[in-house]
Amino acid sequence: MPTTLATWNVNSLKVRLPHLLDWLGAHRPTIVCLQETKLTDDKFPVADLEAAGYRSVYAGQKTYNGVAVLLHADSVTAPTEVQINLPNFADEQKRLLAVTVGDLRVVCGYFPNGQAVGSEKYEYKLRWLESLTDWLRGELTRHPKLALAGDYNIAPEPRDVHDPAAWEGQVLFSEPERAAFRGLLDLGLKDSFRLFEQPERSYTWWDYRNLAFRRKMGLRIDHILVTPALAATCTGCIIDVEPRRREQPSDHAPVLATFA
DNA sequence: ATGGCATGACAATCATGA
Repeated sequence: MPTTLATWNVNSLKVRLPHLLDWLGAHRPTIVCLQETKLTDDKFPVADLEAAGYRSVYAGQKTYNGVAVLLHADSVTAPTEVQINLPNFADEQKRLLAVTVGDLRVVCGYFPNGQAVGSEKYEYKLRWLESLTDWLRGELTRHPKLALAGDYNIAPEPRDVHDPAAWEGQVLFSEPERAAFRGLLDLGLKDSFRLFEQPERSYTWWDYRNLAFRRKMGLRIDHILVTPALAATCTGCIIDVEPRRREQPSDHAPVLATFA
């Protein structure tokens, strides 16, 4: 039975719940990492997701951020070792949720946006990335099969940006951010999307403005990084742009990786 | 052209996103 791991920044789970339920029904992914749920825990749609066959683990807050991991109840055992936020980075913002499912460690992250290079939020982003990298070093010693899935808010390479010359040095595509991404690869993690031949202009986010999606003006900022032991069993990784075509879409598309 | 669009909190605009 193959395992499918997906990540999707839904930009408000309240608004996007119908899209999510349709998408879960169509793809039946085993594990789904969600970002920007923008819901306090008392508002999380546990019952709707349970009716769809999914167990929910979630860590949210009012208005901003919020992460969740959905587990297909028939496919995987109950999660253990639930970790909310980085233990080495004090933070009011709910941006990280890690769970262990069988021998798989799943880390769901909503990385800081950074707003603008040089801003306070940019410095916060870089510090958050440094803490994430430090914390992962320890996690990796205990979990040979680990996936780091989420909205990284980093386009790692020029081919991940529709106009790399215009974006060079801007937030999401500045050298310090790309260096932090390489720091994650230096831990031994592999970008599951790049394990396979992919179409030109593959992106996961498009601005709501200026018909950016239709004009293919996007960035690939949502990723699923995996350890070598997981990469060895990875049979595919795709970006599903279909939900982005719908009415009232999230500005992000889901990414799905499949494992034998 | 620092706009454009979307979401949430809040009750007219404003913070934030990427």
